[in-house]
Amino acid sequence: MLLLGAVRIFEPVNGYQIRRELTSWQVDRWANVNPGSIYGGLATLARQGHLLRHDLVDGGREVSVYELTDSGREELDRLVAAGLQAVELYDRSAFMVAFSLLPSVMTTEQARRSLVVRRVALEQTMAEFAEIKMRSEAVPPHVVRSALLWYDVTVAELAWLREVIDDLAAGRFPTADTDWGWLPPPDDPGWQMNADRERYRSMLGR
Amino acid sequence: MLLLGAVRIFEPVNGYQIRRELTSWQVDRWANVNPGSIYGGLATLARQGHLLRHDLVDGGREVSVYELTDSGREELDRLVAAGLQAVELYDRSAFMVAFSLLPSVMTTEQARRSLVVRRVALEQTMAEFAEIKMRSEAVPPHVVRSALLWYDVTVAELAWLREVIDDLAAGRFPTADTDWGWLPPPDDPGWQMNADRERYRSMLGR
DNA sequence: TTGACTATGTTCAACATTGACTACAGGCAG
DNA sequence: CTGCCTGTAGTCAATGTTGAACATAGTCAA
Repeated sequence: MLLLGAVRIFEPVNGYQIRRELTSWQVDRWANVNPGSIYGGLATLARQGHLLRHDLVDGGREVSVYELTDSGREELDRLVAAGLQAVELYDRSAFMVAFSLLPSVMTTEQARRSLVVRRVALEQTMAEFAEIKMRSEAVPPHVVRSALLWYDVTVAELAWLREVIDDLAAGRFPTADTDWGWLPPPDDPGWQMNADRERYRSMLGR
Repeated sequence: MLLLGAVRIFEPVNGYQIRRELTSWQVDRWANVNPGSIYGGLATLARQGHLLRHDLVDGGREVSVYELTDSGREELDRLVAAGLQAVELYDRSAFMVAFSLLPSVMTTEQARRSLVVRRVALEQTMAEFAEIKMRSEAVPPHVVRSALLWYDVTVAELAWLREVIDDLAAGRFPTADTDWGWLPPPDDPGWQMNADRERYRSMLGR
C-alpha cells in the first residue's frame, strides 16, 4: 500500500526517491522500508502488473522509473479502503498508512463510507471485550488487563473517529475531490523532486 | 519472544504443541504463528544456543522436543523487559506479548521497574506530540489528525498503565514471585499437555 | 476390518526481507 | 587536478516466512 501510494503521489518516480521520501516522513520508523524491501517490492508490483517500469538513461546513468497502471490504481483503492476498515487488535500501522494516503486517493464520500465501516467494527468488537470483563473468572487476571487496555484505547479511538467522520461530512477535511487548503512550506524537500519528475515525464513523452 | 515464552511455560515441548497452544490463545490472529514460522524459529533459536533440541522417539514416531538453555532464559528476560519498555508508534503487539509473558518470567519488582520506564517514555513522547499540535500550520491537516489519534490513544494507555503499576506495587497483580491466585478451569486444554510433558521429562531423565 | 475422518508432528520449495555493500557522479578544499 | 566527501541509485547473498502438502496414528461408524 505504501509503495503504490508513494508511486501514486510522485510518479514517475525511482526507488531512491521513494526511499528518501518515506524516510523523511519518518515512516521508516514503523514500516518496512529498507532499501531492499523498496526495490524488491517495486519489482514484485511490476511483475503483478500494478506498476509499469521504464528503464531510462538519465545523465549517462541507468534509472528505473515507475508509474501506476490502471490495475495498480484499483489495487491501491482497494488496499486503502481495506486499511481504513479493518480493525487489528494491536497493530494500527495499516490504518495509519491508509489514513495518510486518504487525501490523495479517496473522495469525501468514499472516505466517509470506509470510516463508518470502521466505526461499526470498533463498536462491535468493543461489545465482545465488554463480555470478557463479565466472565472474568474464567480467564487469567493479566488477560483481563490486556482486554481492558484494548477497551480503553478503543474508546479513545472511537471518539477520535467520530470527530473525523463529522469533519468529513462537513467538508472540514481535505480529500481528493475537495480543495486542500494547505500548501507545503517553500523549503519542503518535495519541491526538489519536481525537477526529476518533470524530466522523467518528458523522457516518457508525457 | 513468543516462542521462548511458550517453551518456558511448557518445556519440554514440541512444535505442534506450541502451534496448538498459540492458536488457542488466538495469538495467531495478530502474530506470525504459521507452522513454518514456528518450526523455523525453533530451529533458529536452537542454532543460536537459546534452545536445546532433543530428537526423541515417542510411540514409534520421531519428535523434536525443546527446552530452554540458560542463555535462552536470559534472552527471554531481555526480550520481555524490552517489549514492556519500548513504545512503538502504531504497533502494540510486542508489548502485548511481553505483558502476557510477564507473570511467568518477571518478579513484581522487575515488572514494576520496566513498566515505570514505559510510563516515562509515554509521557515524553506525549510532550513531543503536543508540540506538533502547536506548530500545526507547517504540517498537512491529516498529519495533525494522525498525531491527535496517537495522543488520545496514549492518554488512555497511560491511565491504564498507571493503574497496573499501582496494582503491581500493592501486590494485586500476579507475577513469578507472588501467588497466582488463579487456576485454569478443569476443562482447560492445558491439562491435555501435561501427560506429554511428563512423558518427555522422564524420557530425558528428569 | 474396512474405510473415512480427524489429530499429530513436520518438511520444503517458493517467495519476501534484510542491510551491508557496490558503483559512480558532483562538489569542493588544498 | 588530486583526493576526499556526500548524495544518488541499486544489488545480492544470507536469512526469514509462508502455507500447502506429507506421513503416520488414533477413532469410530458401518
